[in-house]
Amino acid sequence: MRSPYDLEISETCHGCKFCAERLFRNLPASTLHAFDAIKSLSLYPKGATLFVEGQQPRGVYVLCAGRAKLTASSPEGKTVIARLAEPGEVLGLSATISGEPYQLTAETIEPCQADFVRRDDFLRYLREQPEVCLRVIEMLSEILRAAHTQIRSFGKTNSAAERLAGLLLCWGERMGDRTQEGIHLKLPLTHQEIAQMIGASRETVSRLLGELRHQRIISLNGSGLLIRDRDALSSKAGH
Amino acid sequence: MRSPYDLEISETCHGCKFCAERLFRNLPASTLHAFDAIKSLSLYPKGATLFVEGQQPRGVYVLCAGRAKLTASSPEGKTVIARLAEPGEVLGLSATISGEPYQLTAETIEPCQADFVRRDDFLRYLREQPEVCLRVIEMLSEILRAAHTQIRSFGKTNSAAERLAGLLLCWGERMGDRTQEGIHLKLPLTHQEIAQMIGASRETVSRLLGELRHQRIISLNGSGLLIRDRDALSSKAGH
DNA sequence: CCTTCTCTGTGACGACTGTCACATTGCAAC
DNA sequence: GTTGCAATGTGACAGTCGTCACAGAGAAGG
Repeated sequence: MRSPYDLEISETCHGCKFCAERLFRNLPASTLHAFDAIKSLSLYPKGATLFVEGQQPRGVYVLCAGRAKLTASSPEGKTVIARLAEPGEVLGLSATISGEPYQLTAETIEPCQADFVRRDDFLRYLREQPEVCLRVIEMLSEILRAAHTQIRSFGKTNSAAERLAGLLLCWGERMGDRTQEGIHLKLPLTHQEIAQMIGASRETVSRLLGELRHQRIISLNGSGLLIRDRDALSSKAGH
Repeated sequence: MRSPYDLEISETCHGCKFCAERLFRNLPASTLHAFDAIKSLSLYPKGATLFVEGQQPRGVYVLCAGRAKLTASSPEGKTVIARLAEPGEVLGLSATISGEPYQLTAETIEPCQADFVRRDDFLRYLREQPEVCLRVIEMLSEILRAAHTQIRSFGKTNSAAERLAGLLLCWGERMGDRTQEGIHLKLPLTHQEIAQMIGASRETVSRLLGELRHQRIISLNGSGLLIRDRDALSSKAGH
């Protein structure tokens, strides 16, 4: 298999297309240069922890490549996955801005490349670059919308089956390949982790996936998933 | 009873202490004047709808007085309350910024006074007032943190009893009066609505409140609630 | 190939809680 | 007061889903 560090490395975010599309969309080169001056680039293997819930905020991580999961745990060890972060996202934003402790834990689920920016540097950067503020506002809005979507789906009276169907559809949109057979995608998480995303137990996820397979709505082989009947899945999701 | 319009009216947000503390904290008078030029003040009775989920975003509402609930409904009529908004909050922010439809419905639960700002005016205002951008970023962060708290509490495996206890504690903090008997507060929502906040049925909320009363952890008369044993409530909430 | 660990599939069982049904209370308008 | 409607209290019952227990399946490293 690929080494954990087997990634293309781009030394500046000039060459990082995801950052260019999000944090720096339509911004002048000077803004990027100012960013280069305060960021430090790091590589992380799969399973690395960027920051932990409850820590004082050191700063933000701009995810350039790879994906991470953002989780919250209760004292008794119950864990919820708030969302998956994709390349281009800024992690630790709300803690860094408010100065409150990180509220979530960020852990890579793939080999990742991320820029770290210290809190005081980042706050100064925002004050000096009003244009970036607008981008940050847009990104926060987007994250907030995703959070609301999740809250809505939890609005009980929604069954675990509905939430799972909704999640698979969402993944199909975000990272699926459409073919004539259906939508192919690779499950980025284990059943255990999927359970933590939809507020269910691992066993329930296994059973629900098995059920969808028997109904020929999906096929599974290993972590490969094929959505054969998008409409059926959609109706299960209650949309 | 009070008339729905029985509110003190301040014609500008110079005199609105909540806005002054949040959106305009530490900002020069010129910034406030620019805001006055684009806002329009309105009064709303209890039960008024500011905007509805799915509508194209017209702009933001800055809540000056009174509280509102923000809800999301599924096609089948199941409703979730995402949060309660207090004076000083800006409603409709994420939709106005992203240009996507309002994701939530805002409905007053008390007589309210709110400033409306049209979308294009608001976006221009943000571009011209970098300081306000920082305030908006802070407010979005705060809302996002609240959303994450809610997502965490839904991380199933949490029972309805835990979520209710957590909600009552939260309300005790935010709007309770501490006395020697305990923490007094007025329930801002009906059982039905509380149920929609914690993802449970109305009957479950009634039963759980009854149970807490029998255990002498709380007392109820009408919509008045007294938290007699904060610690017991806290342990029920799993904190 | 063998070992070990994690991940996945499945059965049994019980608790929580949603739903339905109805009684009761409270409040507001007339 | 009284009429009407919304909000609340409570019982019965069924379904979902969490938990426990264990078996098989894969993957990684020797």
